[in-house]
Amino acid sequence: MVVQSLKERIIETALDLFRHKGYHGVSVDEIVETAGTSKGGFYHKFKSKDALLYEIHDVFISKVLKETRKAYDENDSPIDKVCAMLYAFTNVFDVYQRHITVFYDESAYLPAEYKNIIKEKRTEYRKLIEQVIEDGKNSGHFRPEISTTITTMAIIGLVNWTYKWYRQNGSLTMEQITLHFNDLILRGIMTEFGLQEAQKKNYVL
Amino acid sequence: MVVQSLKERIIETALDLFRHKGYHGVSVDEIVETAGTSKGGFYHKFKSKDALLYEIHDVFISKVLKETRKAYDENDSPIDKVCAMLYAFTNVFDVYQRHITVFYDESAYLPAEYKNIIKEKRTEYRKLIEQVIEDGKNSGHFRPEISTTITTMAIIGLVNWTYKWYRQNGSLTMEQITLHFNDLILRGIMTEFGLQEAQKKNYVL
DNA sequence: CGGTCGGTACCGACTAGTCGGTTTGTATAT
DNA sequence: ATATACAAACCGACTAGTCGGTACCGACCG
Repeated sequence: MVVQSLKERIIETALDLFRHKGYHGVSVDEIVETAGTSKGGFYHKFKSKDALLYEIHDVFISKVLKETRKAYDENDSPIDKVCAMLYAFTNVFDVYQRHITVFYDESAYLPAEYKNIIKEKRTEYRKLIEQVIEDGKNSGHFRPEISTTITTMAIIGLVNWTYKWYRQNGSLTMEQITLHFNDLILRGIMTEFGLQEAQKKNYVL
Repeated sequence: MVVQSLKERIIETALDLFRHKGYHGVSVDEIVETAGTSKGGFYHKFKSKDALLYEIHDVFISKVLKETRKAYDENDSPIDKVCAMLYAFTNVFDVYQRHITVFYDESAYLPAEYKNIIKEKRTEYRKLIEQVIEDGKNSGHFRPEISTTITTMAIIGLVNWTYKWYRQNGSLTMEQITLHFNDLILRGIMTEFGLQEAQKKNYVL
């Protein structure tokens, strides 16, 4: 049995509620009632409702960033890096799906002060992807004629969009999905030389 | 000079406001004030604030659906179809970027009655993409081992995500972006046979 | 032609209710 | 005694929606 602090209980409750009804579709009263606490308890733990929203954002992006950076650092070949980074994301995703939904759908409602912090982390994440594309072009694994910017956004979009349709008890596992994503992206950007390495390593279907 | 009805003016105003502040970040009072009308005027044209949100959703998805269906019907080879469908979307996108932002970020707030109508159209759109993937597998243009479902969602995600980062006055044109998307997707899913046709038609970079 | 009738388009003060946040109170632990 | 951790009642601000009214326009009539 997991010992759950009030703060964790509030966040868990809020995640479930936000995901289905949206941030503004859920009142603080509803959160505290569902979480089995009170207004006092809530405001004892959080400065405001916005602060709770921020916390949800931050815990997610920080985790993604950490895992992605690790995937980048711990691999040498750009091909290994790309695959590891994709796996890093989808692994986090499996646990944080509720967070990401709130993260992408409700970020317009974050007050500027919070938004800036989140924005920096998102930028850092994007730069990691851009870096690996550049690495791959330099090493001859990826085709030099592709645009780093567009390709980066394509990858991010492809992966992130999963939150709109993936269901944990659906018929597709995250493993299968990631395998396909790897295949699609690698084939889309690799040179002939890169493809040979990817095939050797079974990164493509 | 375009003659603009009150209804159009309200929608235009709401789009700008919603996009930056989110649906719940904007009150009806703010909409009517910005649009230069009144509460009465607003409720004369719209049954409710939700009805306005629905209208924005519907005008966008209906247009996308129409153009995509046309692209599917007017082309024969699956490769032509895929490219035409991508272009159809990105073309609509250029004009409807504000709509799509509201469409994807605020759909949780649509009342069920409206949501169902929208959902059906989205499903129809998805099925068109799935169909063209199946067509391509049958004709030998696309690799049979790829999952139709995952590939479809990958394409939709990749394309839709553009609304998060594309800026009309940015340095990348929609034309360039679409070209890259075509290249990435086609290379990702085509057989050797398909690749030859795509190269002949200059669909790949 | 002027008048008036009816309907549509629009206005803006008003209301009932909801929401985020505060204040006050209380039990426990140190 | 004092701090912590929560509870419950409460408040002011704000919001979506209403409703009685007005301005205008085309149709019909005398």
